[in-house]
Parts: sequence; C-alpha cells; structure tokens
Amino acid sequence: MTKDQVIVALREIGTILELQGENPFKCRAYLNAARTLETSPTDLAELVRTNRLSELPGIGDALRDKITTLVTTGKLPYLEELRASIPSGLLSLLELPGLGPKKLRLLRDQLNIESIESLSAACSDGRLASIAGLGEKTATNLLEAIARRATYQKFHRLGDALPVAQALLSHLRQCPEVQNAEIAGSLRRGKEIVKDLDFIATSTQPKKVMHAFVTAPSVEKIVAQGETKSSVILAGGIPCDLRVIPPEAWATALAHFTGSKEHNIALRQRAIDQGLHLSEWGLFKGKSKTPIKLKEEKDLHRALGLAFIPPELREDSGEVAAAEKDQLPDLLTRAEVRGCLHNHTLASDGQDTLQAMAQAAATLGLEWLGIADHSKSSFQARGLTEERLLDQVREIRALNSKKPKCTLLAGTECDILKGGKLDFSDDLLSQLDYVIASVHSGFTSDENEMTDRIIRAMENEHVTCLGHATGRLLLEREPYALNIPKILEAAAATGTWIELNANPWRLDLDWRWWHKARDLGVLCSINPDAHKTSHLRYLDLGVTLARKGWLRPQDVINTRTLSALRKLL
DNA sequence: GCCGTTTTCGGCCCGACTGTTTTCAGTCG
Repeated sequence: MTKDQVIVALREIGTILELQGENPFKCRAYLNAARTLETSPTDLAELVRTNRLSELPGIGDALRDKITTLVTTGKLPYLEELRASIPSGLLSLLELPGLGPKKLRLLRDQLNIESIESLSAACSDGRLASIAGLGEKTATNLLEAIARRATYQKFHRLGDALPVAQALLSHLRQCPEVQNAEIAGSLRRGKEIVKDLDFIATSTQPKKVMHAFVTAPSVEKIVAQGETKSSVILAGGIPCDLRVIPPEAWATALAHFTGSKEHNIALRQRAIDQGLHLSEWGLFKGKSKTPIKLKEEKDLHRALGLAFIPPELREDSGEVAAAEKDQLPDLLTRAEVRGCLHNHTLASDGQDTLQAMAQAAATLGLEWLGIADHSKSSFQARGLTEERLLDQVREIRALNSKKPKCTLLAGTECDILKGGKLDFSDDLLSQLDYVIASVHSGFTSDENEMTDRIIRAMENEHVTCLGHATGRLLLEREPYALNIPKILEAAAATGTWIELNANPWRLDLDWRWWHKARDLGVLCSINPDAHKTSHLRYLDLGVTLARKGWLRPQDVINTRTLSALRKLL
C-alpha cells in the first residue's frame, strides 16, 4: 500500500472512532499520525523496511504495527472490523458542513438516522429540532447543505475531469480506425466545473471506434452504444459521450460540440447573415447540400470572416465581435510562464522541503519560485512565527547563494485579520521579497465588512498580491460575500496584484472577472498554491483559466524574467 | 494512542463562529 493510501486508511480509522464516541485523544492520535506521514518527506516503505517508523513523532507501538501491516499486506483487520461496525454511507454524512461526529452520533442514537434520506426527513418534520442541543436553525442549515450537495454532485471539477479525459483521449487516438480525435465540450473551453465529458472523432469505421470507446479501462458503465453516438459513465461517476463523424465534417462538428451553445448561436446567426447555413455537419452555401471544404476550425472561422477564436473564449462574451475586427488578444501560453509566487513547504502545511520545491520547479522549467508559507494566526496550518519566518528567509538566501537553477524568493501568505490588519508587523514584512495577503477566517462577515477588510490590507504598502480573493472551494464552499468591482478598483489604485489561484478546488479569482481586471490595469499572479512538488503542475490549469479570462503574457507577472520581476517588486 | 517523565498516569493545539443556551458544545479552518 502506498503512503497516500495509508494516510487515507488512518484518517478513516480516526473518523470511525470519533463516530463511536471513542476517547477524542485516541481518535486524534490516528488523525495526527496521518498528518505526520503526510508532512514527512521520508519514504514510507523505507521506514517500514528499516523498522524506523517509531522515530516519527506521534507514532508509537500500536500505530507502528498497524502502519506496518497496511504497508506490507495492503489491508488491516482492525480497519475492516471498524468498517463493518457502521452502516455503509454513514461516513458520507460527515461531508455535510455543520455535521460532525458528535451531532451525527446524537442523531443516530436518538432518531436512528443513518442516511441522507432519513436525515432530510427528520430535518423537515421537526424531529431534529426537538433534540436538546439542536434547533430549527440546525435543521434549516442541514437541509440547505443537503440541497447544495445534490446540485454539486452533478458536476465535476476541471482539475479532476481533465486527467481522466486526457487518458481517454490517448486511448481513442491509439485506435487504428480513428483519424482525428479531440476533447470537446465545456472541458475544451476550460470551464472550472463540468457536467460531462464530450469527445469527438472522425472515422470511416465508426463501429470499431465505438467499441474501443466503450471498452476503455476507465469506463464503468455503458449507457448507450450506437454508430454515431455512445454514452458511458466513467470511474468517478463522470458521464461521457463520444460522437463519431465522417472526416469531412470534422471542423464544423468539433466547433459545434465545443460550444458554448450561446457562441454557436452567434456563429450560426453570422452564417445566416452571409447567406450561409451552419450545422455540425458542415457549412453550406444557400440551399446547397454540398458543404464548403473546411479542414480545421480556423478554416471555418475564416470562411465566416473571423480570426481563429481559441476554445477558451467561446462563451459569447464579445469574442465574435473581436474576431471580426481581428482584435482578439494574443493569449498567454504555458511556455511563457517563468515562475510563480504562492507555494508552501514543510514549515507550514506543505509536504516538501524548500530544496525539493526548488528542484521540482527547475524540472518544470521555472526560473524562479516564491515561497509563501502561512502566517502565525493560521494555527491549523502551523503558521510561522516571526522567528521561524526569519529563519526561513535566511535559509532561502543561503540556498540562493549556491546559484541553483531555480531561484527562490522569500515571501509569506499573510493572514488578513478582522478589520484588515495584517498578521505580521510592517517591519517584518519589509524584510521579505513580497507579501501575499489572504483571508482564512471570519468568512461569514457581510459584504461591506469583508470588502473593507480586504481593501485595508491592500492599502498596506508591503502587500504585493491578494491571495484567493473570494475563498471559494469549488463544489464545496461558496465564496464569501465580496464586492469584487470595488476590490478590482482598489487593486488598480494601490498597484496590488490579484492572484489567480490555480489549485483545482479554487480557480479563484474567477475567470469571469479577469477581462475587466485587465482593462483596469490590474496585474494577475497565477499561483499553484502548491502544498507539495506535484502541485506545481496546477500552473497548467491556471494558464487555461487565465486564457479564459482573456489574459495576455503582459497581463500576468509569471511571464517576467527574474530581474524584471525584482524590478516590479 | 502517544508522550514524558512525576517511571505509571495525566495531559494532549488555537481561536472564531454558530446555534444553542444563559455559559457552553460542536464545528471548522
């Protein structure tokens, strides 16, 4: 069993024990051990082999034995007994915000609640509110959480869907009967959340292509299988369609199934205005049944008198008019990204060392990498005290003196406290290369309070960049109330950069705001918010969303050389 | 369950917020 799987298993044990009302410190021991492993850079298999597990803090005899069993045999009888002791599906109730182990235990004992359905019923008919310690508000909040969850479950985060789609795409392309294959739909447009995956392929032997599709390794269930269209459910529950079309319809079909619907309507209207007729099957002159020859999408756009419109822009938000006047932006590309500023290390809640992060960044071709660990008020993330931060700054300077491939910059992700005060003194902040200021508490303030709080922080001369502006977690937590136009204006006035947090759960600030931000002269800082080396790859997602926000290389600070960046700072 | 001694058991991470109470428990970050 891998380290990640062991971590999941330990968390599950801790959670089930909590549900059973075990000694809270015993529960915490399991959760702590999971966290210790998560933040330990050492190789777990190696630790087990050399019997050195107990050297890790929080791992004693019992946990050492259980982890060893997990690693060597891949299972643990103790965990299997625990799982058998609770009804399946009970743990998923804990995913509802506001419902923790204590309340759930109460509900089980008093109302025999073990499923979403029975919980929902008890909230609706007043039984839940009648329990001592709970009330009407709790029932309402839980009902809302259940409704939100039902909506969320229909969607998937781009960051989750993309790797699945790319694997399936390469599977399709390996099929010898496939001529062209591409991801279409909202995924190709880089939407932050998607309902389903759409693929399109050309072939003269659609049956064979469909067979390859429905027998792909990630397919869990075949919903429909025909000659032009098949639908499946992939592992993880993502619905997925493939359409196979004749080669001559490639350009129009790809454009049609990429959408958006609104963009397609605009294109078809444009075709009509020019005496043409556009559908997925082709572009036709008048009543002609013979399509105009088009090889690629750009040929279609040209035939309509338009510059090529990148998929990310196809949301009917001005792209057709801009393409007509040849005024589409030269969008940012991944190859132009030289560095990023918001990354964590073991010092706070990250999982890798400074050296490891720098090395991984160099491997990705980055010239510079900023380290911004949490500040002291973020206790849950082991935020750095003043002393620890200064130690880290010294360590970074020392590493840089060895002339590494990737230069490190010393920053902080400094909490914006209630009222807009920062978590560190100006004196300390002035000793750093840059400061990212973020909100991590008090999410329930009203819009005015939150907006003022953030603007006050941006007015601090040491604050370089506002981190994850709205605090949203996609499909999990709504953004806090915020007047974003006001924030953008303040950013322009103070010269504060705004982050495009590229963590797949955040993608915050939302792409819909960037065009406006850009026009106000606000600079964008794309950041993976990496908590381990592998997270640096989130930069790819960030670039996609920046493109979707109409951003050009000059609009994002990531494209700067180190010396240009230093000048800017 | 872990840890650090006081070598046998007591204490174990912080603070804000909410909803329920009327001083606190549960949840969350």
